[in-house]
Amino acid sequence: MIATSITEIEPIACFDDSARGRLLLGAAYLFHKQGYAKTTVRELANFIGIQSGSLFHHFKSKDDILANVMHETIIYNHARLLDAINQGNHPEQQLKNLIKAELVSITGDTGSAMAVLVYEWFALSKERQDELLKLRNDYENIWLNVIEELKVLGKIQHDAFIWRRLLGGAIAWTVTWYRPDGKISLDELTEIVWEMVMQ
Amino acid sequence: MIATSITEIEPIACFDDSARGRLLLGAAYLFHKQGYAKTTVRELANFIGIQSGSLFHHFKSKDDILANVMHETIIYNHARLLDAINQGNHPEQQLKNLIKAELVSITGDTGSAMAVLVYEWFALSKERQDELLKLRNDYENIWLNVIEELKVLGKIQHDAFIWRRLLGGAIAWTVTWYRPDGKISLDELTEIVWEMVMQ
Amino acid sequence: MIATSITEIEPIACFDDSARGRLLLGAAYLFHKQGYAKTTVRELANFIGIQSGSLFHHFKSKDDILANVMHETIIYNHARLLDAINQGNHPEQQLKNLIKAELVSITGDTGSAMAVLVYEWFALSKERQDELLKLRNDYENIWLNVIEELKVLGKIQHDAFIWRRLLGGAIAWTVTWYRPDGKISLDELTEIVWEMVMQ
Amino acid sequence: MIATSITEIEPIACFDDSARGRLLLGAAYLFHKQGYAKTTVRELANFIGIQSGSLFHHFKSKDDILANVMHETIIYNHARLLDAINQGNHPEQQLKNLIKAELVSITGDTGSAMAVLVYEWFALSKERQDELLKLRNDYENIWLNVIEELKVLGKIQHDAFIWRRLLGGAIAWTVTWYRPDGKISLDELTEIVWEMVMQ
DNA sequence: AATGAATGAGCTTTCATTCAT
DNA sequence: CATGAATGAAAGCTCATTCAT
Repeated sequence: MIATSITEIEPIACFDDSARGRLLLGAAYLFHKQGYAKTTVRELANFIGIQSGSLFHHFKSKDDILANVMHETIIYNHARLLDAINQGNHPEQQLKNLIKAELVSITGDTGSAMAVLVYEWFALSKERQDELLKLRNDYENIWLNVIEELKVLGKIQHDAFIWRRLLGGAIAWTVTWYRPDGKISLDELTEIVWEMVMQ
Repeated sequence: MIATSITEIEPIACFDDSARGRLLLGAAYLFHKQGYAKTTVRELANFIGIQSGSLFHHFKSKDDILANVMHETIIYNHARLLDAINQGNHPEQQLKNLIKAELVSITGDTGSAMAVLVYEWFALSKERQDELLKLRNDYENIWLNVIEELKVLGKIQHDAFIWRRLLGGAIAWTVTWYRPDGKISLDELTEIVWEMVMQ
Repeated sequence: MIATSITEIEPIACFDDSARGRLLLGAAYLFHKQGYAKTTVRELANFIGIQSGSLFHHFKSKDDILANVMHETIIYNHARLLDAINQGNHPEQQLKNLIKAELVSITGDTGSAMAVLVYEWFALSKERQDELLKLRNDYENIWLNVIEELKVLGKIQHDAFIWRRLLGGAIAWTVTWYRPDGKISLDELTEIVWEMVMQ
Repeated sequence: MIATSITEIEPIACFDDSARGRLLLGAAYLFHKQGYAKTTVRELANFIGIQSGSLFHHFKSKDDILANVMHETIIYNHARLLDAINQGNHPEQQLKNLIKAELVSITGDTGSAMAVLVYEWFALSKERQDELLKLRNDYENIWLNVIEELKVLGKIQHDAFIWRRLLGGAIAWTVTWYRPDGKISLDELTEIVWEMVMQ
């Protein structure tokens, strides 16, 4: 059920094939499957095929590993959002693209890393949270800009911030139930979400 | 910022004033504020004003405490849902009541316990997860029954299960951002959610 | 040669027979015989017949154990100095009593603890050093007061501080060579030291 | 306060400007300032501007570095003692010269290395201790010969060995309090020590 | 029930040392 | 000779749990 070696799992685009990248890939996988607290550094080291001491050549603490998984994930998906708005010039189309992009983040290859970002946020030290919060704001601003435009066009009635939070929650929550190999495709899901919030 | 004694925090309706109830109340508070893994049993004991060894007269393990917090919370909020559907006989009204009820669960007194239920799910042992899953199903079925009725009435187009998951995510996510003492009231929020998904 | 259990070593008056006292006794012995850095907490625990984790019920860190060995030692020998000056009212007699008392501290039962105080001073954290420095000053002032009186009487020509440091060094150094069961008795050694510095 | 690079510290005469010499110089400095146990080989390597792996081309272990610092120091100061007795032919003058020479060792450029020799003696492996003990005996014999001559002349009453130990302690202890840039000069200190023990 | 000292397995992290390049 | 990633044994410390009182 659960993989025992990094060779058995799918690569994630935001982590390259370096020692560091493999480490983050394995960390994202294990932190997702078992939780950060239940994953020991020995287990992680063993999973990626190195000795536990070697972890600390790449990262200075377990917390540092978690922070880096999250950091790379935000950076990568930030770029994905930018792509999304660039592939459409009408705000309505851009919103649909954003929905699709975020669903891909959560249910595609970066899914485990995104789940870690959501579920293990409080496992992170306060200092690291503050650092990442800045990046998260940049990410959210992409959404808010598009939503504001839709408000101006009269397509959305409510406060942009609240509207985004509700939509974001619906999307984030898919991590708990959506399976890419299940009954509905990602495009269908995108369509459903879209129709639900834009009528 | 963070309370240091149980006397400083608000009671939660689903935990009575017995030793056991105070223990669960303190656990819900600390597990929410600091996470289950970061909360030690010593800390919890100290928080409610007993010695760490005494905890184990009430619960047989730390895992058991977590499971009980979750169990009481589900039971209590299950009852709240039943109230909600009983206070309206049209499915549309019932849905609105359910939305309000679940928002109250999450942003009201049981908020910390609900957050624990969501965020610490994977900290729970597999056996306990399975037990609670049955209760969760009962809870979800209340929602699904109402949604199915709305589908029959043509008010909702999509699959009931998916529709509930998306709505549930939007509501659950409020734990991360909604403050009862903030700009909008719970009734306003209920209205926004309702309009968002029912057009 | 080296003891393997606390039952094999002599008690030290400044550590009582409580769990805490036995722990400090064992620590003084091992820190002296092997050095603080080379003594592991496991070894210390094993030496006094408890589990390694139990150490941390009595002291919050290894550094804390070292600091307490030193603290108790200073307190105890401070009292010994006070006794010494009270058992003589002429400064010359008092000085001889102080020399004897300090030699007893270093070569008697508290010898290992005194050696730790001298040799492991830099193993102690800066904060703990500062705390103990205050106690050390009180201790030194007992000496300086007597020496100042001797200066007034014309028995000593040089600066009291420097004079004490040189004498203190000669006495402290006995830890490296004097054996109570060797050729000369402690009274004889006291006499030699006395004659050397007072002519 | 504490130097971060070998370029910031004074050279020591017994260590030349080769890679090996710089390494010993840095080791003497860091072992003195922080203690042997608290100084990591990485830190030492970094201090002298090489990589940690490169240390082991010059010395086969950390213990080996410590032993060599001590060895060179003893050899060098042994030569200094020989100089001292050669610059005076009356034993009384020779003794004064020896006192001055040893004070120079401890408070002059070789001070840190001498402090390491005293304070880190027990950090050294038993085998290395035994090797160095022979050199230390040669060193001590220079002192003892002069003292024996003074005894024959009736200038000293007590056992030569004990007398030397007490004097040696007084001198060694200066490492803990004497500052060359303080109130009294080394010549004055020499005079005080001399007068204290020779009346 | 309550206590709190003791347990002991297991955690994260350190660091001297090795070795392929 | 120099590098620096990798090693792996061992360190200090944590903490849920037990149990005699």
